[in-house]
Amino acid sequence: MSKIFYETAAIDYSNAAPHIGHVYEKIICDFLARFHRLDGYDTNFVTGTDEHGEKIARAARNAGQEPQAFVDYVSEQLFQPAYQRLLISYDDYIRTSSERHKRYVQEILRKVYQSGDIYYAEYEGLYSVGSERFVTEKELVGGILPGDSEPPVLRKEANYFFRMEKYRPWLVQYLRDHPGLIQPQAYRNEVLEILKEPVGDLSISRPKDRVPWGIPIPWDENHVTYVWFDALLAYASSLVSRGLFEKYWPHAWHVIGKDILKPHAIFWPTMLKSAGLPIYQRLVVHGHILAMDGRKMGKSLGNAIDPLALVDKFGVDAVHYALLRDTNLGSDSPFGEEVVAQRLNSDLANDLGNLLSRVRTMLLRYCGGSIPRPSPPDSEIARTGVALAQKVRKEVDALRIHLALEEVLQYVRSLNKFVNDARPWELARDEDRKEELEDALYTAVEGLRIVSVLLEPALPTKAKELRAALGLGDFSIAQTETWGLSPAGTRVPTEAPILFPRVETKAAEGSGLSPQSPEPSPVPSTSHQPPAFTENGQISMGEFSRLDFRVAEVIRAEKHPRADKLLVLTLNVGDHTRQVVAGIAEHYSPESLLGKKLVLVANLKPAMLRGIESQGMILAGQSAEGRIVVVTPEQDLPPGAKVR
RNA sequence: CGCGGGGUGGAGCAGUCUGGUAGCUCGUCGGGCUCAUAACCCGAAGGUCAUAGGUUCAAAUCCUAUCCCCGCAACCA
Repeated sequence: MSKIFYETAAIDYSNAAPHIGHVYEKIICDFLARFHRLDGYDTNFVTGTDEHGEKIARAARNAGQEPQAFVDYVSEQLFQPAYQRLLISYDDYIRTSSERHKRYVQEILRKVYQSGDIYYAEYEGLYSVGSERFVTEKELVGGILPGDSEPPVLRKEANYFFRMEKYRPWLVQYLRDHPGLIQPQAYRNEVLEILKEPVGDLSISRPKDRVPWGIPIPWDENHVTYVWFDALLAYASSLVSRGLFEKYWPHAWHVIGKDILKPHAIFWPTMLKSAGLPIYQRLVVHGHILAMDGRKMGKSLGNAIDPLALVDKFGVDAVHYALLRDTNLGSDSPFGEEVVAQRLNSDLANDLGNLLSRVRTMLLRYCGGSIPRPSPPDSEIARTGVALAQKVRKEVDALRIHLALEEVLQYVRSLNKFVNDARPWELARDEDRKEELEDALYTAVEGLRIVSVLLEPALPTKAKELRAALGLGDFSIAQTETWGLSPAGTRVPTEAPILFPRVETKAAEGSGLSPQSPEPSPVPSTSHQPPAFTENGQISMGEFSRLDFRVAEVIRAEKHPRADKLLVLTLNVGDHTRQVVAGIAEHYSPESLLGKKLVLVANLKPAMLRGIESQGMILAGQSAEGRIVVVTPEQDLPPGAKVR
């Protein structure tokens, strides 16, 4: 059996700074990479940034920069420093705007072109000028794309297409023959479901005059490569450019978020097939990180957490551990500061760190500061210890990382119990029981050695520190399967810092809605925020004054004909009337609003909501019970009066 | 009938594929220990496993229907 492991994390779309979702995935990959390295696999782990495409070109324009300068900044100043800080142990960082990548993409394009799987065709479709993309009939509401102010126009565009549909039957069969290809199973089922319908051919180019930022199609100067075709190939180009393709590619695992399942499960295998390359071994699909209330996390929702601030506060090991222990790989999982603090205190400080402290103290006090000769390997605790690696391997292979860690922690708890039951402090008082004492302490040391190795993939710095505090060096996972490898006579350092200091948790009072700790913790890392994204949460008076709030009287209110939650309000704003669509139908009957004075955001860009234009927004708040309550003036104000 | 995920003691979750005494962590209460980071160990309270039917000797687990929640899409202006 060849012990080779190649793993990729999704390459990140570099139009903004990394968030907890990016970090989560890299930490999963880092765990798997470290685990395999420790288990004797020749391992290569790759990630990088996806730097082409319309959105990036637009983000660059908004930041007033050239695309290349912009992606250089994002990749070199934001992503890579963040991942280095987080100790993500990648072996290569591949950027899609690099020469080595471009060369490979063009090579594959030629290959696929020559095999006849790429054709040129004119495409006619509805194009939204506002959103700068083609839209489908289905997306339109009342003949217009929601969010746009004008209807889309009919537009012709010539593109290159990849014959993806041709490979659909093959792919279905391949998935049937390789049931473990996509994991967890739920995602495999989803893909098979999608493949029951035609998937069509994949447009793989964009005209250069519309999207100039991309890899040129080698035989046609006027087109650039579509981002997905470009990006997916990074998984291979990283290896090819380093001359490692033959060695590692047959063992490839891709780790991705569920949001990009389709490109990886459908586009990518068909592309590989057409190019005559083997398909990856495994596609590992993880869920998303949610806010503590189970809702989606997002900058706009104001509940996003900054991964680097977490590292500043709790340390890199606690962040890795908590993110791995408290999430279930395939499904979405809530996560937040409380989770890290909780895990740090209970698992790492109380159970593991404290065990180390008590064992160290006893070694120094009762055993003259060195590790005694090995204890018998046939005790219950020894047998469980050497069997642990196999259990952990099994869970890791099934991608149940949280259970793998729990398995080890169970053992840590049993070690604490073992120490309690053996009572070395009592044995130490009786000279005749010295052997018993030494056996007990050696057993605890061996237990800690085993645990430290098995937790090392999740504790990139502390696992080594733990062993160092006992005078021990490094061990492989295989070496945890033999009892007695802690060398007798090893000197135990007399001084060692507390491995995991406990942190104060903001009182467990009531719900998790406790306010932020008053001292905003230094967070030196916030300097990683680029000037282009200045978002300290505050706006200037000038920005505020751009908002136009007005008192508006409801002169007509009716239900939206095609929506349950929406009311269509006609408002008197003094010199004119406005039509506003408001999502309050579940809380207000149309009649109850008649004659009410509300506060209107008067200069909001109009939007189409379910086919009716909304020319503004009314202010409302949410009660503790979740009721939406509109804001009204405390005393009468004339319609049209400015509010500020 | 848009697609998908989920409803298990106060909280968060495992168990569901491969039916067989309902488990873990945190929290609460009581006890033990003193080697230890007010930590560790033991014990207790607390669950009609969303609901209703069905299959079975046996259902949290399989089948059917229903309700509720969440994500995507959206009726977020």
